[in-house]
Amino acid sequence: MPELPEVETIKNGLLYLKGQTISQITIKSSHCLRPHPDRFIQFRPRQVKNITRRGKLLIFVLERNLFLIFHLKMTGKLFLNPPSPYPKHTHLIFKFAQGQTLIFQDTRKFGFVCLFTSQELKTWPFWKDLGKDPLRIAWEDFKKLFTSQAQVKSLLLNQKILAGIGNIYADESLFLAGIHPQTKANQIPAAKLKKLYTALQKVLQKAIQLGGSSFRDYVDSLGQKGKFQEQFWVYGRYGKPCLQCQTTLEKIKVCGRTSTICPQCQRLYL
DNA sequence: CGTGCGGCCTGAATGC
DNA sequence: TGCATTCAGGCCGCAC
Repeated sequence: MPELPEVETIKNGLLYLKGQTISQITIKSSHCLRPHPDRFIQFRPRQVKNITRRGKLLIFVLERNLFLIFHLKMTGKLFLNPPSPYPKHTHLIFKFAQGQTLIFQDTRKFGFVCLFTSQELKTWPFWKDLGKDPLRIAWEDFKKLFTSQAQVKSLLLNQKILAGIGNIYADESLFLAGIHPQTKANQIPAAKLKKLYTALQKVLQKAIQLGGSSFRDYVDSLGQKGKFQEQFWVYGRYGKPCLQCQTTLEKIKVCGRTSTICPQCQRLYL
């Protein structure tokens, strides 16, 4: 469930590991390791030069041309200095020379961890094809993305088009823009599209300010819950009244995912 | 090529 | 109470 704001929050919480040295990696289970577990077994100490985010990816830039990359998918978590015993489904333990411990834990095992050189990174399809960051894209470039007949929600969730948006922020931004998720992308009037652009930025910025959304079980690297779930207009609120017009919010399936919409506030363009 | 859908995985919630 | 089923959704791979 960690989307852009959650990964950004995790990154910010880990930033002080910058400059520290990963001295040892302990593997509890190797299914999540890319390109191969050997890479992790043979790991030798390296300093962390920087910690960044791209879409939903969390990236540790290590010295001597190595990138440690996490994708948390649904239930992946990073915990800094967790109390012992470590939680069930802890897969990796990173020991730092300065005494810190970072663990990677993932109940559903969807997440993965990579050790890539810059050359490998460049050819990794997921990296190579990753779309623009919705917080850094200009309006002129944003509107050019909406030229297909795809349902607007599937377009927002497509990481090759925009990187970092998941179900929560797609539903929230579409509600704020007054657009039905099944609207065809190329049928959205320009003014509405501008509204979507603004809504996305607003929603993501606000969520980052509030430390992300803890709707199910998201917590940051220090085990802190986010607060943005208290600001949800629609996500997970089906059956409850719309906060703008009191109409009962509906749950529908769009591109295989649950979407919560206000049938009154969100207009469908076909 | 673009789109839609099943599979991956576990645990919580729901149904009977 | 207890067992079975459904659901959560990011991304890949396959079918159409």
